[in-house]
Amino acid sequence: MDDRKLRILAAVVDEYVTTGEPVGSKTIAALPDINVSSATIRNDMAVLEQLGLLEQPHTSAGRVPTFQGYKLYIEKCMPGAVLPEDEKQRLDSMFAGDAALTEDGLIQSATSALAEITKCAAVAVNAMPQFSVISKVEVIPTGKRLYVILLITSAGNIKNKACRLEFDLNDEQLQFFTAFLTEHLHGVSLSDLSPEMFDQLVTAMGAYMATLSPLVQGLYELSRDMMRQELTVNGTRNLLTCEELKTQDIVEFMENQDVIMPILNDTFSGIHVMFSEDAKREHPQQTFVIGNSSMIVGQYRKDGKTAGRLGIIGPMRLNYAKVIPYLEYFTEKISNLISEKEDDDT
Amino acid sequence: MDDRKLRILAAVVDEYVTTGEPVGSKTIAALPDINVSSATIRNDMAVLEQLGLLEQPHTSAGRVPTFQGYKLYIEKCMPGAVLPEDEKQRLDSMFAGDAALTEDGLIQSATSALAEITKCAAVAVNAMPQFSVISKVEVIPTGKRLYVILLITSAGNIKNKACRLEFDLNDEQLQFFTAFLTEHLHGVSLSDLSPEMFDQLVTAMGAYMATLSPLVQGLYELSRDMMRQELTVNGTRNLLTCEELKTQDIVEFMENQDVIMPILNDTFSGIHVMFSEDAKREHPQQTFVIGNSSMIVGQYRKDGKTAGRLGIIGPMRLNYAKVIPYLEYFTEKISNLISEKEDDDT
DNA sequence: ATTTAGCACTCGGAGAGACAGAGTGCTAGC
DNA sequence: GCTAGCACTCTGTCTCTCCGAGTGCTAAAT
Repeated sequence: MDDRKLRILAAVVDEYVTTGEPVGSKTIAALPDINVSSATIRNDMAVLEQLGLLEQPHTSAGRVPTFQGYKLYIEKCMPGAVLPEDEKQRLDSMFAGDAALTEDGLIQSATSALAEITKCAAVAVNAMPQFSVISKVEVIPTGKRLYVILLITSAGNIKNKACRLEFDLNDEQLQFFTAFLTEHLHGVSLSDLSPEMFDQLVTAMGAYMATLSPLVQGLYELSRDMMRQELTVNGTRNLLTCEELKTQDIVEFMENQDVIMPILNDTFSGIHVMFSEDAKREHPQQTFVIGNSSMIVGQYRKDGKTAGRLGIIGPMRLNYAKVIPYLEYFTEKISNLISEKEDDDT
Repeated sequence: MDDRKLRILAAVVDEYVTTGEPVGSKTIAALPDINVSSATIRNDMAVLEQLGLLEQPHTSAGRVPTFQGYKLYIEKCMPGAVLPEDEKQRLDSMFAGDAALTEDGLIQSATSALAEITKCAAVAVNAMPQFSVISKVEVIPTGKRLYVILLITSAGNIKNKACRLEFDLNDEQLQFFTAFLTEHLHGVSLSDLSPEMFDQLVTAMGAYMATLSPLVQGLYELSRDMMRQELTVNGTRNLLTCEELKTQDIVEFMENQDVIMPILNDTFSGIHVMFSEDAKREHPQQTFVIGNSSMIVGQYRKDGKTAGRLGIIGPMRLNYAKVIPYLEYFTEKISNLISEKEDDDT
């Protein structure tokens, strides 16, 4: 694979990404940094096609990169751009204010900004919420026989759930129950909460239990709910304007976003680009992927450990050189902000 | 407007709604309850066209109802169907469980069920949250200098917000502050919370205020947040499969759903059908409506007073006779469930 | 006074054929 | 090993024609 062929591949990708039209040998010959004739380029392109890096929609059309072509491009030819300083500042300003206080807020800001900038869908999952620890449990009466359970974890997640009891509790009972829960659950990690553990709680409580079991049940469901990885998707609508993606596929994805979870969780470190072809091969059990799409995934970290993933879903024909630096910057930014918060805590 | 013409109009609407094709005189003549020849029908159709109730896409095509045609149909000709008993039971079962405990849950269940059944988008707004009353204020420490404010209203709404302080509070300060807030805010209606009121709080507190102002500020923002009418939209994706709606319009709507708020709030009682033509005329300041769409809106009530609105957005070519009974049933159901909850409370 | 049968007319959509243009592969020469 | 030139291929577009569905009108029938 000689250098000129790589340059031609890069030129085809760059050109195709911006115009969306198959690119011919003449177009490439006209580029300033290519100093050979169109005929030479035609020969090289024929070789690149043999190698499975380019393809022709039909005999008399120009060439289009295959997903393997994109892969090689990203690996070998892509200019490793860094965001200009003023752009970084613009992005930083998006994270000012309240949003930066919680991981949820950060994820929301980051995905919506990414979606906006890249005109793609942006996705995020938080990893391993099961290792966070209960920092507060509270039961709050909100109406006749109606109670809200409030659960807060060390990671700053807050969830609540409404429960209806058979009988009403008086203040004393409520205080006793709250104290009881706090005593037994404070500092316990979510992953340690099991039905067995709740059974123990029930026996420990004894007499009260007849009336309070819906609350304990609700608490358990709430903890399950908090343990679930949360998928955030933003800007799916942007995909509707790409002609190379089928509307049908996008709608199906909207209806069933969870299918991408296993694919997202697949990446281990660094930025990883995956095409729908890869996804189909590596996740054959997955009934569905958006055809002609690509997914770029990075990790954000908390104190050095992967704490979640941030990614972009777009058409395969995507300006990777532009998009990847943004994704890198955002993952870095989130990592810093959530680790900083942790520092404050200790 | 003689009876036969109405029957023909109804036939055109029914036929067009199911097939999506312009309907010709022969098709109608073949219907069992029409006993005149196609020529007669042609004459009548020409009259209906003169009246602006039907139109022809082009000279040699069949007729299609205009929005005025639909209007007359809904008003005069539509069979007033009632849902069969077993269907009602199926819907009722959707409202079992936790969802029925909060108004939010009900709205979520109802809109997603409506969207599913009608294959349209379902929307809801709650009305007048500003008249609900604060039933609980709590400040909960969740990290170093990091606090969560929790606000619960009599209507059962729960919201929280994270705040960062300059300094940390000790337990005593926290208790004092919480007690202070409860004393001054418990039972106060959201609409009475004004910046002035918070100014008074600030002066009443005196010394503490330097450190606590972010919390008071956060509380104010939280109350504003709770007062906002909340728009719930479900199933917008269903609209993408209607060819008569422009994808462009739908995407624009997804990006800016709030535009329908004033239109929703327009209806006063009963079921109301509004077409995009109407909306354009009556809300000229509104920059955008989905072309060729219709919106059907009903109210749900709490103890007799309108407590919110539930609606369907779909193409103008919609099976109104099927959809409207569902909407009626859901508004009735929600009214009963939230009023029942209220009964429990008192 | 309506209703019906018959007929000429209109228009859109599908299909066939022609044509221009872009791009290729190949060959022969530099 | 590169380039110029040329024949070839394929698509998209344009035009033309034809078919069929549906209408409006007129004259006859009820």
